[in-house]
Amino acid sequence: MTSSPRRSTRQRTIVLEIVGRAKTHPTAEEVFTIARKKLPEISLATVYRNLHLLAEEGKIREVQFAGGTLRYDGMTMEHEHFCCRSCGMVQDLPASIPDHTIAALQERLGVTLERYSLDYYGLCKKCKTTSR
Amino acid sequence: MTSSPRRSTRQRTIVLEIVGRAKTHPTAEEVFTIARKKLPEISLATVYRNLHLLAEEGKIREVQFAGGTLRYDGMTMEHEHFCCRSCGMVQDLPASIPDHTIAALQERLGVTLERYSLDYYGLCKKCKTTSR
DNA sequence: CAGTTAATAGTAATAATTCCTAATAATGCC
DNA sequence: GGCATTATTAGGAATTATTACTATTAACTG
Repeated sequence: MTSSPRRSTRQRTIVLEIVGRAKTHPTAEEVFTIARKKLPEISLATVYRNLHLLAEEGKIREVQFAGGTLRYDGMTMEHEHFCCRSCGMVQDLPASIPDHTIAALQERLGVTLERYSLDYYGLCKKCKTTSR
Repeated sequence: MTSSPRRSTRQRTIVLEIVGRAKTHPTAEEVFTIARKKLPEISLATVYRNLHLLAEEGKIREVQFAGGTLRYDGMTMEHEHFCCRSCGMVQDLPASIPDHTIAALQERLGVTLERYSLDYYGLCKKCKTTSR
């Protein structure tokens, strides 16, 4: 069975653009709201479908913090996150786990490691004085 | 406002027991099914409520893999996970990030770090020959 | 430019979780 | 032990997040 070619639609382009440009890590709903401004007739289901497709193609990433709803990240390079448990602010951090550490773990477990997800939780600069 | 004392109920005890004993990382629904065997009248909402309470008290942990539904982990010590993307098998791994690394990061970001969540994804021993 | 069919809009359906309310039962006090 | 207080529960309704469905539209191919 030959796979049918993927078409390039305005909807798909806009969804990718929005996630790529976003500094936050938007939810599907948030992407939808922004998309509507450019393409008022776009539907929520289309946004969901394209977010999945784009994630599958590796053009964006799915992320999720502390049991919240799924979010999308335009930064496709391997990286990590810090997430404030009080205000929800999320900061991107560079990847920190060395290749050789991953290789060693892979060896030790007898598995194939493809990616990892590392999220730090705590209080951000602002919240650490306010909250407790 | 003084906080009212927490009561010890059969429902709460059973939920904690189930998660504590589980080798898998069960969902609320799975905990509910098991709990019904011991306490047929327990309700799903009660299971959800107690899972949250217990997680808040640090007696169990909430975990979530690759956008799946929330799961619960009886292992309360800091630890990490390997998750097979094919069969879904999850393996606990010891914590690997040194305290001084966390301290340094905390310093660098100017935040308070309280915990982290590190999950590796890939193919387990069995699936790496079968899947692709 | 016409045919093929991937993709879409809009909405219904499902899944996961939370909310609500009257009834129950754990705790503290006598 | 008996009683009052009120945290907790059962059960179901409501909500939220996501997916499925279907007729229609619009990319692509030749």
